[in-house]
Amino acid sequence: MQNRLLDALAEDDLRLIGPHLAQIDLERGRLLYDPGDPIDTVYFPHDGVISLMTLMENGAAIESATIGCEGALGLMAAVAPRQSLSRAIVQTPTRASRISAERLHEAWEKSAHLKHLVDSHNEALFGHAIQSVACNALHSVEARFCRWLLTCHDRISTDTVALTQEFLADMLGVQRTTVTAVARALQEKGAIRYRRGVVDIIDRSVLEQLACECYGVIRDTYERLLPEG
Amino acid sequence: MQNRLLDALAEDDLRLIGPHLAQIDLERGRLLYDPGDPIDTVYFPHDGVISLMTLMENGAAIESATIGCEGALGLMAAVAPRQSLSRAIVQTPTRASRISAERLHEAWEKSAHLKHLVDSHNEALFGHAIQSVACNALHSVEARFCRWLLTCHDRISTDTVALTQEFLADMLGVQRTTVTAVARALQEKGAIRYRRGVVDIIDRSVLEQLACECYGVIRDTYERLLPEG
DNA sequence: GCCTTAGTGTCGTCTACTCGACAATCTTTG
DNA sequence: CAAAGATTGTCGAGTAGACGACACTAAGGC
Repeated sequence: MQNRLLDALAEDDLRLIGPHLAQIDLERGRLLYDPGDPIDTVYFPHDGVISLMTLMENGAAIESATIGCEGALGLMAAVAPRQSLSRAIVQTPTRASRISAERLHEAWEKSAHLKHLVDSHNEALFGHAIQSVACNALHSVEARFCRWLLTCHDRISTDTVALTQEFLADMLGVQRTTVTAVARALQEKGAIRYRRGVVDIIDRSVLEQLACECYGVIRDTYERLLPEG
Repeated sequence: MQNRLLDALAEDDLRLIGPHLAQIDLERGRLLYDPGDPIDTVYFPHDGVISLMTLMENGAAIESATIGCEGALGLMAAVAPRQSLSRAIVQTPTRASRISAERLHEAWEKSAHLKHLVDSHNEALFGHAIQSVACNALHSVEARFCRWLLTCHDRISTDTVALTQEFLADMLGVQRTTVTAVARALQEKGAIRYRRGVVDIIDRSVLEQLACECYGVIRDTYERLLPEG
């Protein structure tokens, strides 16, 4: 698996940023940014999921978007120095390329192609967000749970996701007991298997049936806006 | 009232786009864009509110963000040709300046200041969206109702908003009967007065107390990212 | 004046989810 | 091995909001 933005770069562009890219392994749970943090590093995940979470005053943290191999974390900072708007946390163990925001900005100034990529990505991410706005207002926890699993599955190379129900409850902004009930229902339907802290995806097609349309809408937005589906 | 983005332009920039700006009055309910429409015109509201609505397969349309004098509709198209991701509909009678996306793009290419403005605005709009994601998952209809009214009130020059409960129910993604109940509660608390198709804002401070934190968070994001609070 | 229609009020049923509490089970550590 | 901690299962009461049905009322057209 590779990062689709990096893959789309022409040779010229790669020469610009390649030397400044470093491979890194990010462990699950690692905190990359909190709201207000200056974005000094941009991450291009190859395999794994990074969650953008909105923090509330009462300490609640709910996921507002995800970043995987289709995108990058902190890409807005390629254009100009930026502070993070949300918490960015590593959801599953992630291999990524990282680059300093400054170096990326320098390359961005020189490459029209890179500018276009950054722009398309930001647009797709915005599309992701507004679909989630609607989804969270209208759809059941089960549908959103399935959407979340599918989105995650698309961005990792295994059928196994390590996460606790407690954590997933935070992601979805619901009670843990609700997650427990939904997880059991999905297990009975043969979609997943739940072990302590681990979800195994058994049958994607069941998940796709139970997920809301938002899964497809968001995926299609990325396909349309980003190169080489 | 003036559009804050246009106000922030230096003389040089105004010379670039000024000749191509046209004043326009947009009547309530007017449909400006649907998903997939090419964005050929950019609107800078002076007084009034434009809603971005996400459409669902079943016909539901829920608001994902609002545009007023602090921003512009279709501004992503200043960078490169774009299709609308959502429906854009005129919420309250709106005076606006409009410009063709092409002309704006030409100016954008020449003005670093304009580029920066576009960029900041898109960032703030993204912040608006991700806060709404969280809000819709976590907060009560009453709190969201109040947030909506306050956001709207900030963007118009009167204390009167013309809208039906039916329409507001769509905005918030809830049943009309729920809106009726909440509206009555707010009226009893002295925050608003509800006449047939019209909301009068009586006491902002009550609304502010009942609204969720998201109102302030979103407003502050715009203040921080856009010039001259 | 009347009729039509859009907008609102109200009521009852139903469901999904909240919220708190506690037991059961697995995992790690000393 | 025992103890401590983390994770999950379960139960029950409570509530916000969905949903459908219908009556009522203001406003505009004729």
